[in-house]
Amino acid sequence: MSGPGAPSMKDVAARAGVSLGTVSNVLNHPELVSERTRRRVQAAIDALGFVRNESARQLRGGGSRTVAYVVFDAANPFFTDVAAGAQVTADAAGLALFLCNSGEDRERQAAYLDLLEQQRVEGVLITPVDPADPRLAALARRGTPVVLVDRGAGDEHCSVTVDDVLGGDLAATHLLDLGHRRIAFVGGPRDIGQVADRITGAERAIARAGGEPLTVLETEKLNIAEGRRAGERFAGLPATRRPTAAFCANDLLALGLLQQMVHLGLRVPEDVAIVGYDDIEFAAAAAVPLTSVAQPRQRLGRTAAELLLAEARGLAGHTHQHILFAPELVVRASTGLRRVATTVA
Amino acid sequence: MSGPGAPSMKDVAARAGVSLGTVSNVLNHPELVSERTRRRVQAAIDALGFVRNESARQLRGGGSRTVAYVVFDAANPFFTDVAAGAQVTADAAGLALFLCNSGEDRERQAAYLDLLEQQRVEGVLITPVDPADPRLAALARRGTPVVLVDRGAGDEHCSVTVDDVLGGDLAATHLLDLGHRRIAFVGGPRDIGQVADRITGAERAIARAGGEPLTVLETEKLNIAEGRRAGERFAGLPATRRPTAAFCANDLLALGLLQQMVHLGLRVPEDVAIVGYDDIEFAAAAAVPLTSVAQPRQRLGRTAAELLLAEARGLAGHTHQHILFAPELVVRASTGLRRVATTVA
DNA sequence: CTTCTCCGATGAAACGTTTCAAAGAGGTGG
DNA sequence: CCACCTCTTTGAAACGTTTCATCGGAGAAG
Repeated sequence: MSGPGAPSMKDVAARAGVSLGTVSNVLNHPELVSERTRRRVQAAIDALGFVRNESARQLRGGGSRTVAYVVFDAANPFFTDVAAGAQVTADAAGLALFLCNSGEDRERQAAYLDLLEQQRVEGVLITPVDPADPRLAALARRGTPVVLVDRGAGDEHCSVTVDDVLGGDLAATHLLDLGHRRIAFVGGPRDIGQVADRITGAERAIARAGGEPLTVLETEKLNIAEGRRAGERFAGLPATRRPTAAFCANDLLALGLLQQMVHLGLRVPEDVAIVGYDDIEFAAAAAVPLTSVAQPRQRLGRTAAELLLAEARGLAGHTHQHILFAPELVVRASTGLRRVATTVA
Repeated sequence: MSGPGAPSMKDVAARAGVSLGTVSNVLNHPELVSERTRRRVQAAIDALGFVRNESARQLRGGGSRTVAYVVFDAANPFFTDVAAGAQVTADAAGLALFLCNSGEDRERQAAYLDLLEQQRVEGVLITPVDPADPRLAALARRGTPVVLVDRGAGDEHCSVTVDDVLGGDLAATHLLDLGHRRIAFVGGPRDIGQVADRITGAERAIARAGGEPLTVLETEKLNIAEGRRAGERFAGLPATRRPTAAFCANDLLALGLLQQMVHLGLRVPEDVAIVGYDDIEFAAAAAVPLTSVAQPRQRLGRTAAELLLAEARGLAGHTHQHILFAPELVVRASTGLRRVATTVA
């Protein structure tokens, strides 16, 4: 019935012997309706299985009471944790949160954004494939609040990010402190902001400490399978040039890399130290518990949703904010103890 | 502008100097419109930043071109993998897929279902907290196609499931074959169907092989943290009664349990063998690679979405189908080699 | 008995689309 | 010059709500 023949308020009104307006009042302003009438109408609603048509309601002027979070990779627990944070805020505000998975695909992201705009959602949280996509700015300009999550922004929207350059620095500094001089970076594509920034941070630390230039093993995506592939390439490097440590753009890559190292008989951390990024829950449960750069995931989501609400409600007077959190290094077994300096070629 | 003052087709028509109907035709039946007019209208659309109002469109009669998957726990990679499968089918059909996370919370699930029905989505995929929830049957009866994923169903909807009793049997049989006689089950709450079925399967195997009755360590949720807690309880059991193996209701629990075992100095698989369920990607990357009962996750999602489409399109003539897949045991290090029979008390 | 108030219920307008019958324009053939 | 087509464009109706000005009736106050 929710299909073609779904009962409408008109049907309810007819059955209850009242006018359309009264049915509406029962639904939206029950205090204006007499007890007797309200019961009759309610009975009709139940009998017919009436379900309010949200399209009509929204058309007439109600908001959509809906928010969406467009993520980069729903299979990455980092994003579902961020989403859980956003959910808390949305719940409290009485908004429903829809998760949309762009899967690192620009087209799909574009399709989602178009649809969300057409549906007039209250706002969009997004960890974009490409934050410079003009579509995002256009969306915001036309009046849909957009908050970038985990990615910086221009003046077009608010953003909530974690300092990725600092994160890269922390990771590399840690490895350098342990005595590593030849370090690999695993991650890609390089034009993804997070990846670029983490490389920048790592290079900064290396420059400061005087290590060898970063060996970048670029990947096509940021998942476990790519980590395994990178592991093969890593192991294939001539022993004289092979780095003694790997800094991965996220924990999925690190876990894949780790798995492949074990598989190929390289010991972690003795032969290769590994640092991941995000500190997802699985990092601690890994074959060798993973040293990782932790981000305040839930907090990220919560804060982003708060900014979104502020913008959606602030209507006119609203200035975009950029909130920056600091990452923290969590040291575990995958980087082990200090290396003896002489083991470095 | 997408807010209050968003330009409508009327504005576009005025600016282009044509009628409303013509603008609509440009959008929906461009072949009916002369080249010259079409260009003028398109120019007006671009100039005004017009975005079609989906509510009005849908109200007038178009469908919503939207499908939702309500999951039990978005943080569990099992569900995001299922979702990825559903996404494939949805994409091919030109439908957008929204992910809704009920987080094992009945109220939130109910809120999502209400909203989705009001929005007149084309259909709902759901892994319900409680498949017997009358709300689900009501939803289907009122005309919104509902397909249960990973959970059985009455005659009210289609379903796509994996044989959980068989899965439990496979897991327990494996452990029994290895010589274990005292086996623990970790998982809960017990009124969740998957949990109950997996217990049933395990008990069936034990009865057949003549092991001791299953020791059930019931958990409140099915996540890593609960697995760790269960690990403490497990380790706290008097050595004489402590099981030599644990079968976990899912991989998250198994990973948490494993982590806690390692933490408390119990060796896996020597002191405790562990079997997980779902075979998520992280299972293979665990501290001790996890033996697990694999389910065809992507396939599950793809098939479910196909059934949903079939029902949504089949309109009248549609009979509900129940598709059952078989799980497969994947053996890894966490269960190790055959035990010497005499080590059992 | 009349006038005022107050409460509850009413009906029409409006939201932004899509569709469809009908009108207009321009050309062709008789 | 008229009748007839074809190709475009038009205008109105309809979708299901919410809102708001209005109306009727029942008491209360005068």
